[in-house]
Amino acid sequence: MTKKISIVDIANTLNISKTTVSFILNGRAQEKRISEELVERVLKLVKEVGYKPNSLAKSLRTGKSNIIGLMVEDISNPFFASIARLIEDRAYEKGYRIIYCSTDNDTGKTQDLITMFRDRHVDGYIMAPPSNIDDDVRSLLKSGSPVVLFDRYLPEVETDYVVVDNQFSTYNATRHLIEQGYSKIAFITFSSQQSQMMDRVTGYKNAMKEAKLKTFIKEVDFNRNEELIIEPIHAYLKKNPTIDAVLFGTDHMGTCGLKVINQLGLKVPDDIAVVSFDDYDVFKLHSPPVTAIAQPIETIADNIITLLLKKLDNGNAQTMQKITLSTNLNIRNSSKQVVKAV
Amino acid sequence: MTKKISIVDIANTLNISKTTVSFILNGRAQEKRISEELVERVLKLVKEVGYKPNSLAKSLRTGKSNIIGLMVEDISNPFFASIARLIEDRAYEKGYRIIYCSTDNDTGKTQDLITMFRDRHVDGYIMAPPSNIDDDVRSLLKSGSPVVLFDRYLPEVETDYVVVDNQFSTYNATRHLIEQGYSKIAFITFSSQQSQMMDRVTGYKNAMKEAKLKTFIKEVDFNRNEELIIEPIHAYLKKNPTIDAVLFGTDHMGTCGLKVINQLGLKVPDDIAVVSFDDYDVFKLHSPPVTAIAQPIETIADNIITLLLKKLDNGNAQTMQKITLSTNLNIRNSSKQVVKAV
DNA sequence: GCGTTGCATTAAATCGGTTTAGTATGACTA
DNA sequence: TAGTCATACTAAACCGATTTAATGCAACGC
Repeated sequence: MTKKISIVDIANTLNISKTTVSFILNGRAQEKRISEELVERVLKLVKEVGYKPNSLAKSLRTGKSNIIGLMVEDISNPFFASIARLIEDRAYEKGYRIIYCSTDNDTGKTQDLITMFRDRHVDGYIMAPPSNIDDDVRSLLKSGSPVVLFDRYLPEVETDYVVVDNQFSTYNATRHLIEQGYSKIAFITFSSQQSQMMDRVTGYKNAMKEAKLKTFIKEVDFNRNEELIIEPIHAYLKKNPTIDAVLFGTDHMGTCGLKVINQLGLKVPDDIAVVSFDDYDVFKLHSPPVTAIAQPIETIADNIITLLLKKLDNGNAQTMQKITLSTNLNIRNSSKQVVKAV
Repeated sequence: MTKKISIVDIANTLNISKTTVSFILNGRAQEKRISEELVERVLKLVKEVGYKPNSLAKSLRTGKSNIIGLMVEDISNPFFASIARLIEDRAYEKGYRIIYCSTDNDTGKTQDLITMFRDRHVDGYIMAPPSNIDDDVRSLLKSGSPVVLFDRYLPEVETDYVVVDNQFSTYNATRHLIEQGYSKIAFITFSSQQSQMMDRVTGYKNAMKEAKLKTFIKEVDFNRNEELIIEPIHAYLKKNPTIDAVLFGTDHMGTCGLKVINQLGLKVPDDIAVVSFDDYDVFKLHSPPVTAIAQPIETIADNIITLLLKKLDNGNAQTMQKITLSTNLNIRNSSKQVVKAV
């Protein structure tokens, strides 16, 4: 219960003013021509008593908090969790801390969160934005806070973002399935007006159109309760038994999809071929392993934080950067043609 | 770039003192007998101009930040990510925000993090503690901050915690394997002096001893680089080809273990039976599905946050609560006996 | 008419820093 | 000997809230 040491205590002990202590601690000793001897005495005492400036007081005065607000769709999703982890590491090195929140893709909740971040004076924002959040993001930018979007972007808002080439990714994956000889290829995804989802649908549609194939698109509403995702997929696949391949729109969708396929007793890829967006352990370890579109997670995280740190350094000055990275189609089972050759 | 409204602006507009505004906004109007008429006028203006108190200033004065520090081993691990998510939700409802960090089980890093949380005046701590952090936790408690540990605890520190019955869980899982007819059962886990790992080893050992079987224990050093986990497991299994069953100490270990088993071309469970601590999609979707020890994630998260919120309300008064929850062995393939009957 | 009490409100201190605008001292110039 | 300048440091304002200790005023009892 010992009271915390403040800058005044340091100043009093040495019979100097707290201004001096502050200057020294902020590396302005030279500039303010404070004698080396005094600098040393102060630093020695500070170390001795383990004095740490109160960062709240500091933030209040300077307006800087050294905190970055991170808003993802759902931190328990492996894609977002991995990105969050990598961002955390890089930010930590630079003295920034992360406050994170899951938006659930809910615009209202996200607005709340922005308000809360705002009045906590976070220095910058990293966000996988839900739809209809344009005005709020614009208002952040207008008030001088850097914002970096990722995973999806807001076409109407001029800001930095890091995304992947969703359209080409699904186009490519669909092409792959077509080349394997599948023709009744379904695309199952979350219903969403967000850029990444629209692009993924478009890629799929384009490939199918090009091959003159009929499209099978099933959109499922997002829900925290997995049962409510599994059920409509189940119904859809049951109602369309001719479907011989499925492209899933996200890792979560893919995972749920595999559960359905198991339930239905279908064999991958003989009964039904599967490709999923996002690549993680579930797909790698599935037997047979599932082909997946791998996002370059490290590169994404790296670009996000580099972009944001640059803005934070430069006082948010320079121009916007819109970064689009390419994905990798990890082909895992050559299926049909190869007919269990291995 | 409009300057933010402060409490003084509100006070000036209405020609009253900021004290009055503060009282009203903090629900102390009645107590301070401020006329209803004035209360209404203030609230009306506040709403009109969208005034939000600056929470930094508030925290500086009150010493309360409404922030909870959450320290997990690695936020990208599904177990911790799920817990974090559930805690976040509950805390959010109650007006608390979460700052999280991954400790990597590194004592030094954790000490850094504690220092940083401390000088940001977080109101409470939730932590999956690394080893040798006893003194730091004690010092937090001494300075009046509530701390709730989870996943593991510090036997030497008197504090609240929420854990599962690790020893019984692995005992039970090992018994299960023995009853299935396996006898060369290995336990592969991370090398660690922490309570949860020690207990898991003990549970395994007890079951083996009871059955008069020889133990096979492999401890692997934790590393962020998955390759460095996979490699030793690979070497171990290759060197001990008689092993017919493996119990993995954590989900991460289990995932890496399955990768090795795939690499070696072994079939589960005919060549080698697998049980893992922690249950998640990878194990459920593996074919054949893998038996796993499921921790009651919701209940754990719920208990943690309930415990902490109670302490935060009561000024950290009452006694310690040590909660031990039981796990569930999700048996997924009856293996040997049933001989692919399905 | 004077002291007491209740009411409605507020001035000023405080939290712990940073920053602005000085000040005191001695050396050097003219 | 007064004026300028560099040096080494500091008093006080400030960030935006909360909280303590008062204050002015009206009504009331005696």
